[in-house]
Amino acid sequence: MAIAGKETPRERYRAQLRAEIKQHAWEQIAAAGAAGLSLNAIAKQMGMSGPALYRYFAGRDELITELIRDAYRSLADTIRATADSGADLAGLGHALRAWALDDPQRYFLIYGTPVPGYHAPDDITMIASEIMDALLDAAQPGGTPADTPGDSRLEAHLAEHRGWAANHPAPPAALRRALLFWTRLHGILSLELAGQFTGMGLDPAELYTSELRHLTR
Amino acid sequence: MAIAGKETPRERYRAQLRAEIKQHAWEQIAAAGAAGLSLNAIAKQMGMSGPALYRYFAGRDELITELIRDAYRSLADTIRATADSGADLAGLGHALRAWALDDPQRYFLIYGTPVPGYHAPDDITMIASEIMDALLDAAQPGGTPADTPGDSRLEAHLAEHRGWAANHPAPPAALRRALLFWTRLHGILSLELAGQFTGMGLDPAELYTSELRHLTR
DNA sequence: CGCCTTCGTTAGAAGTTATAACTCGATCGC
DNA sequence: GCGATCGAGTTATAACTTCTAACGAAGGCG
Repeated sequence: MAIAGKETPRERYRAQLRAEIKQHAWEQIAAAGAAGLSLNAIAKQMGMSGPALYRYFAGRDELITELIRDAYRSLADTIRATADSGADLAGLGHALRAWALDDPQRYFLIYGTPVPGYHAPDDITMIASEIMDALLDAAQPGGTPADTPGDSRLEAHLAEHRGWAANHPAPPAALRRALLFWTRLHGILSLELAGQFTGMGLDPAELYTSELRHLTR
Repeated sequence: MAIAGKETPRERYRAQLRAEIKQHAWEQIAAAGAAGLSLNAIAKQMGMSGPALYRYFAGRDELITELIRDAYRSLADTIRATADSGADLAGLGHALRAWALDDPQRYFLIYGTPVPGYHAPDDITMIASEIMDALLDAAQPGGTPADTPGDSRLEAHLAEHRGWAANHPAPPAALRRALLFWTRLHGILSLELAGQFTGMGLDPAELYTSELRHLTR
């Protein structure tokens, strides 16, 4: 992005085709999930035949990893942009839900069922901690002190096990808030996106905002 | 189960072989996830070749559906047995976590990333509501009334949208407790099983029991 | 004892990922 | 401008997968 225009036409074409491949991949994933993604089908859709895609991605796994990276990047940018626009933790919560509902399978690419063997590359875990940082920033103000014995016990644990927030000056109360923000909202969101609430007759948004109110009270 | 012994030896053999197939399937799923399950590989492991398995399952989808059914059945039995042994909501929470840690992929078969097209058969949703019933039973006693305006608003919503608990006499406060039990614990559990906490240096069990204390306070 | 159901086999179609070898066109250096 | 080189896309092929079809062989049942 910094020094543009220095790219050869070949690199332009290559980048453009890579993007086009990923575009088709996202459509397939939205339709049939990540397990139903087929390189062959993408190639057919693009009018070229099979192995041509291997010029652009080493294989199916690399394509999926790239999509996971993009998903993380998109979430991190969304969270960061929302935070920079002055939103509080509640604002982040609503932004998270909107982002998830916008493309459920993209959410599941990040937080869904993992493949036992798979380990994300380091740069992806960097983005993940970037997200956590933004959460910790937003969890700072209005730091509600522990209001139950259970809360303070958790805060004590977090005060001693804060490796994940080592570079962040947030106090234990903020650590606890950020963590609960993550786990509680993910709990509702993942069940909602998986359709576990359908047929129950309740409104997930009501549950979600209730938890959000509780967290930012 | 009721009138046993009336089965022909063929039916016995058939049931035994079906069970053996499922056993190998579980091992494969534990090793490579549901996406990595291969009928062919199972057949090879059992010393028979390929299409023989189609005598016992109509196809890969039916086998997976059967495994999902068994997973639900196992969870429902575990929850019900724990509840019948006099455990309270906290006891159910610990039983749930133990059950999930015992076989993470089995947990993900129920609560993991859904395949967009898939709809569970009715008998499976019956088991799901059986689980919810046990939760509602346990959420009954010690029904903490709403202690924040947000809580009471959620309870008001649940009082009017209680289709999922239509056959259960639990008051709105119990509905809320059971629901939060489900979503909050699932949030932590699914992130833990997915390995999202690894490298963070915190103990998921601490977080889990903290939420559990909070729910049963 | 004979029939008949059911099991397990091999053969094959249609799909997938992925590699190898090759052609052709564009780009780059001279 | 011209030749050499690099890279895109092709087809062919191997090794998988699910799943159907047709066949042989073994068992249980009347």
